[in-house]
Amino acid sequence: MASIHDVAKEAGVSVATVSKVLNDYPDVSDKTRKRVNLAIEQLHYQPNVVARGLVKRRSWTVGVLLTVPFTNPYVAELLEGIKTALENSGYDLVRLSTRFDDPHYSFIKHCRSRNVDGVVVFGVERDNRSIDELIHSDIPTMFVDMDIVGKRAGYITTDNQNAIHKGVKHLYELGHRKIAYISGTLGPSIANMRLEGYRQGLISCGLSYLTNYLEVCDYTFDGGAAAMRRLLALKDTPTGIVCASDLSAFGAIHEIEKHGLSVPQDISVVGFDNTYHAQVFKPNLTTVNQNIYSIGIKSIECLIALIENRDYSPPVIMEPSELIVRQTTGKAKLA
Amino acid sequence: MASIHDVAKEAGVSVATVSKVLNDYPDVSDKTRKRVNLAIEQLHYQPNVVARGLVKRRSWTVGVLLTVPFTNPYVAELLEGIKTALENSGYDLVRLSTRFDDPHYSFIKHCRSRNVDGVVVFGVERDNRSIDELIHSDIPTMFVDMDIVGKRAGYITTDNQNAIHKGVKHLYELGHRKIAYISGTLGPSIANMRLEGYRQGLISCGLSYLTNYLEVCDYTFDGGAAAMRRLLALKDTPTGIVCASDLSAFGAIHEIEKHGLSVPQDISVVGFDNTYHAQVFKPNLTTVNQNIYSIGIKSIECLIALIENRDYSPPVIMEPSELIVRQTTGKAKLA
DNA sequence: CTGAAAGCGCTTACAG
DNA sequence: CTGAAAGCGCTTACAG
Repeated sequence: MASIHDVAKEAGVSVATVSKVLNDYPDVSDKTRKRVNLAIEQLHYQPNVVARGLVKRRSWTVGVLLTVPFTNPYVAELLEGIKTALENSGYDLVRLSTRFDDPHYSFIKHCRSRNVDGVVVFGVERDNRSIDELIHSDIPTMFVDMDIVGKRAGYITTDNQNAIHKGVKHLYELGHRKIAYISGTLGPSIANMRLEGYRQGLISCGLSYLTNYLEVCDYTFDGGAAAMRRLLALKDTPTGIVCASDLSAFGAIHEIEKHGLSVPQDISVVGFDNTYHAQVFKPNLTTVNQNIYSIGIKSIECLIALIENRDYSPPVIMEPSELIVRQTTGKAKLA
Repeated sequence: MASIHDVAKEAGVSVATVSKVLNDYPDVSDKTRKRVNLAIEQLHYQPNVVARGLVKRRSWTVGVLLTVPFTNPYVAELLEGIKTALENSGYDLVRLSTRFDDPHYSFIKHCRSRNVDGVVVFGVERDNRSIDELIHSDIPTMFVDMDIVGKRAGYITTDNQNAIHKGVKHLYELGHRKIAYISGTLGPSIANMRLEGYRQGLISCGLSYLTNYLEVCDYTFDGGAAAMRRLLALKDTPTGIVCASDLSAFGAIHEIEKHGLSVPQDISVVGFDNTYHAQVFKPNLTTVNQNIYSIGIKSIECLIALIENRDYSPPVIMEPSELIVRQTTGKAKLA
């Protein structure tokens, strides 16, 4: 690879001058600028971003902290948004190889060692030790789906409460009065916000909150199926089910069909996420669309703003959601 | 962040000496080694890998070239393997932000600019211009699922032909004699190798190859459904279907059920990939397991071998596959 | 408008 | 065993 010295020699100028044309400094004569550009062309010169980063204390690199698997459809879709937002930004994405089993490992130090300019975090347990380090550091950070702020850290998440609320209301408008909720594991604020959406949804529809209509599972297909099994065992079976994920909704549907009932003729089901399964697998799922892709995009836009502007205050963004009606919800049967 | 100078001053030695203990040089007295390590502890010093990389012309970074979406389940699983293999290797993964719409963009230059030590490529069109650049460059490269070799480039793929062969044989052993194949788009060598597996499978079972039992689709759910629709319209409907992807198999199953038939009572279906849908969605899919995760792991192991050993000749690896029998295949009905 | 010099945080012959 | 010096490929005051 040609270096800046080679270009300087070829163009008959100093490296300082080459650097100036590289960085669009105005105080270079047109003539030398042309000569330098010619030399760059001829030598196929490409500046070494690592060397540049060393002096500018920048790397034009965004680190990602995630511990859940890439196979998680939510994660995959988020990454897709992140990738797209990065495409023309001049930044590359680096997935730091974390070693949390090693007690000496420090994510922050890893970031510093790599001169990472900012970090986007998602799919990480709330109690991961890196999170506190990040909050108190001066490394620009965007959390996704965790309501955490710090000196230079903001977050972005779906408006979870409203989202579930919409699902409940949709079922109510179809005539359903017995509406159950299959929640994800309670604890993380996301899950609690969604549960609150279920409660508020019932209240605003004038329905009462029955504890045996609340089931909890781990967001999986099998978890959704098991939860549905318990709901079907109730004397007073619900006719409308709101789920906290698409996967658990598919599990619930499978269980319903296994019991000889059909969706949506007997029971309506609403999912959550609108991952690509929702439109790919059959029946196509009525679900609340989290704008995951768009969340991915915005997380990067915010992160870059934080990186490039010291005075940018850490953003907190609630992304709206919308209900997408497909094939799994229908009018309630008349009792 | 403390630099190597700070450590040197704290320990009362030269930076050269600090560097030596950092790199485990033997010619350092125990006493100074201890002093230096103490200073490192106290200052929470972490060497700057970027600076080190500048002089060693290394980055301890592996670049990834992929253009298909992260939401592709094959891609997600591969990345999971890659991530795992990288975890304790000392390398981080960087997803280069490619700009192929820009005619001046060069992936190779991008790699050089970032001092990337090696590249793993998958999910890229065969005619992507970077591929040829890569083959002729001295950048260690591993291609996944593309049979391409170069000066310092090898590849790893599933033994596709044998894999499909196994699916055909499985159906034959269950008594099926009318076995159709729903292929993926022909052209890429992967698809052709699989088709050849179908042909050979038929031959070794003493069955003849009927062109109307060959359908082609784009690996998707809808594509599989459409292909199945055409097969069901035949006078002599096949009783066993081998598909080139799990998704198209699910599409086929959906179509079969839509026609009032059931799987596997009326028609048996074999998928390909064993992505996590296969065990999550119902009916659980009989499918050929591509060891995608393991391919991901090995691709990185080979890549690191190529990086760290100039004389390592580019590996070509055919990963074995195995048939996983679940719920979608059964004995052929007696005619 | 141009370039010599110092410096970013490291490593590595080399001399002592 | 230890350290001064040069250098990796850049950028940036600063002097001219």
